[in-house]
Amino acid sequence: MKRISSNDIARLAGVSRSTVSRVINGYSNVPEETYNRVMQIVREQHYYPQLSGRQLSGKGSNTLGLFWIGKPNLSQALFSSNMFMIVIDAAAQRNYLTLADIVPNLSEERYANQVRRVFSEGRIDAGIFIGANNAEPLMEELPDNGYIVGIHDYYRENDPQPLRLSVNYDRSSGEQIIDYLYALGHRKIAILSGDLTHQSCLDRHESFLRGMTKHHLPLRNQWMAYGGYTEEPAYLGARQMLSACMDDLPTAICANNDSAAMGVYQACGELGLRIPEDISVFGTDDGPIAATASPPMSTFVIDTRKLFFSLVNRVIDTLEGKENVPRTEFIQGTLLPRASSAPPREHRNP
Amino acid sequence: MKRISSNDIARLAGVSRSTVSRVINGYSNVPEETYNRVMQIVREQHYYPQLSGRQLSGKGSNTLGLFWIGKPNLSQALFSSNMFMIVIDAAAQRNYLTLADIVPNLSEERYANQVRRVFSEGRIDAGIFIGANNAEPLMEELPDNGYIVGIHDYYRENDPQPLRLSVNYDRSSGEQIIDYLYALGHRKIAILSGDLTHQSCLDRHESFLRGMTKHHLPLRNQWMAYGGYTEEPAYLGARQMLSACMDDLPTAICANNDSAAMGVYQACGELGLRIPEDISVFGTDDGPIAATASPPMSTFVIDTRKLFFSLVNRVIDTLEGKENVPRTEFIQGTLLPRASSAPPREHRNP
DNA sequence: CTGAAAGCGCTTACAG
DNA sequence: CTGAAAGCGCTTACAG
Repeated sequence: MKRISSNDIARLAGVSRSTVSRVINGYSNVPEETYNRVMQIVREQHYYPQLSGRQLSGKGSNTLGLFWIGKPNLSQALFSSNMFMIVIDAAAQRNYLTLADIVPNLSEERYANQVRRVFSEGRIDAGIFIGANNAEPLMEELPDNGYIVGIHDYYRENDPQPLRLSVNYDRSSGEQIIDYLYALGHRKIAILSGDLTHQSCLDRHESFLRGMTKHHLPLRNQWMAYGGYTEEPAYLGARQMLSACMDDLPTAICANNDSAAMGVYQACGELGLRIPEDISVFGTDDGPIAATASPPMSTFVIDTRKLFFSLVNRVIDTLEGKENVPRTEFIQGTLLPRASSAPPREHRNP
Repeated sequence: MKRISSNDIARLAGVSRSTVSRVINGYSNVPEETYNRVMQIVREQHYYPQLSGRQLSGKGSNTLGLFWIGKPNLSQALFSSNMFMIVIDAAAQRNYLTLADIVPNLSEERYANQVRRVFSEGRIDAGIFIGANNAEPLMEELPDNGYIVGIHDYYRENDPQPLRLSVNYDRSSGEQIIDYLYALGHRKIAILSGDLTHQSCLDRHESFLRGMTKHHLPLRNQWMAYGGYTEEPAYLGARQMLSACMDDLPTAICANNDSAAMGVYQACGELGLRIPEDISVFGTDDGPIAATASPPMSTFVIDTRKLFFSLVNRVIDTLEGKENVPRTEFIQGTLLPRASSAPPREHRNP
């Protein structure tokens, strides 16, 4: 497979390689007649300059890295897969390709090196990170070495590093959910939190607490538990929490996200608790499983597409030298009650 | 961001660039002492050779292209997202990175060029295609130009082109499903077919027909319809088919895949048909929505992971010069009845 | 407006 | 065992 080179095009068009290059790169100092002659041959031959040559003479790769931090497991994959599609799509709309990489964790040196390598080899112009926790040293190192990173769900106050961008989730989701449940008549509300080293889990947790406090609702230890952010640990957390307080059950339970809420569904099913008759359940995210869950899940809608478009666009803006690009953005969401939430038993009409 | 080069490493180690290169590439003619000295500096400095330099001197990119042919829409995305993860994972296990690209269709020249470009620029060593139909000219052109392609769900008898590999779905799924429904007592079975330009849709369709014929079941036009392979067209197809024969309904309906079966669920819901009391429904694939559907969906399990690992591994084998790599593989699946199928009314105990 | 030449960072025959 | 040199395919000052 002998590839065609700029030399071949130059020969066919009767010009020098320099001119071919000028045409390809759309420089202004080429007469229209020459431009057309060269372009016609370029198109006929399906000629696209080798990236390696371009890069070696100083051009970028026009590629974004997409680093998925975590095991490629299914429950996450369900939600994540959309994220992949969306990032690829967002990048494509700015004429960037996406190099995807799954990295089990960043604390092991070999995996951190896997990421460093992709940057160092010059494969990408910037990297998007999904699943990095908020204290990840690599998220310091990379921008400090001059690499642009865009981090999903990562926050630091007044970040001085202009090469580190991020996108964050609505910080009022918990409060809005509690407000709603309170209005329905709920007073005994349980909270199943996620991994608090992730910014959104922390934000949601704090937001739930603010909501509870605002309405003077009791924050009881036995109604607060850890549920991770996938179905399995949430199921275990919910099951343990609920079975430990069967004599004084909460009337509603708020999970860190939809997958976790599915774990709650499962735990409730096993304990014979009907949703929403015996207990209301809330997720957060409005991921692909919420609407088709049985019963349909009350949740808080986050527009994942908007979220990643914000991140990708700001990363590319930075890459292309735009000034004063906002370091982060909080994507506002909206409450979406469905059948999994209802007034608690004592408030219902007989 | 000044990157470190092999020159820097050479200087620090007191050797020439040639030697650094030999060490990096693990050549045998380097004394252990030299090897260790150079490697230590390489590791200290987190040095990874620039890909563009390597490629220009003849090395590959160690990258697989992943082309998703189709709109990045959600219903497909649900199933596809896992495919992305799996391909990336399979490639990673062979030390390849994955460059992902979404291509709306291949019949428009500009989109075909988008694919040609990725190959021509030398970004990838081979391409994996998901969603290409069985008559796609680009699937001729690329291997004829020396590029290796691995195509999901694509088949041609005795393909002479060694650079074109594929992976296919179990061809007996339909027959197995009909066998099962027949054994339950069903005699009036409807079939909702997919887009027959896709190999698996055609195979499944034919397999259903074989099953029907084998058991001498009637193939009535009003019980056969087109349902595409996503939820929306399947819903429309099922709704139209069912509402046109309300006086003589089938007792079971087989969809081309799980998403399509979800469309059938929706149509049944709107027409007041209970699953499985009034009608049994079968999907195919055991994708992420089947188990959590309500009622849980009877389907035919295909191990998507196994499927893509087969494809990716054979593509990389071919790339690395292995001989007699099988051109295609049919991945066997297994029947998985769940609550959406049951004996038809007249066969049930009162 | 355009060509000849330098240079980007590698690898690899080649020579020793 | 190892270094100097050529060459891969581009782009871009530079000179004209």
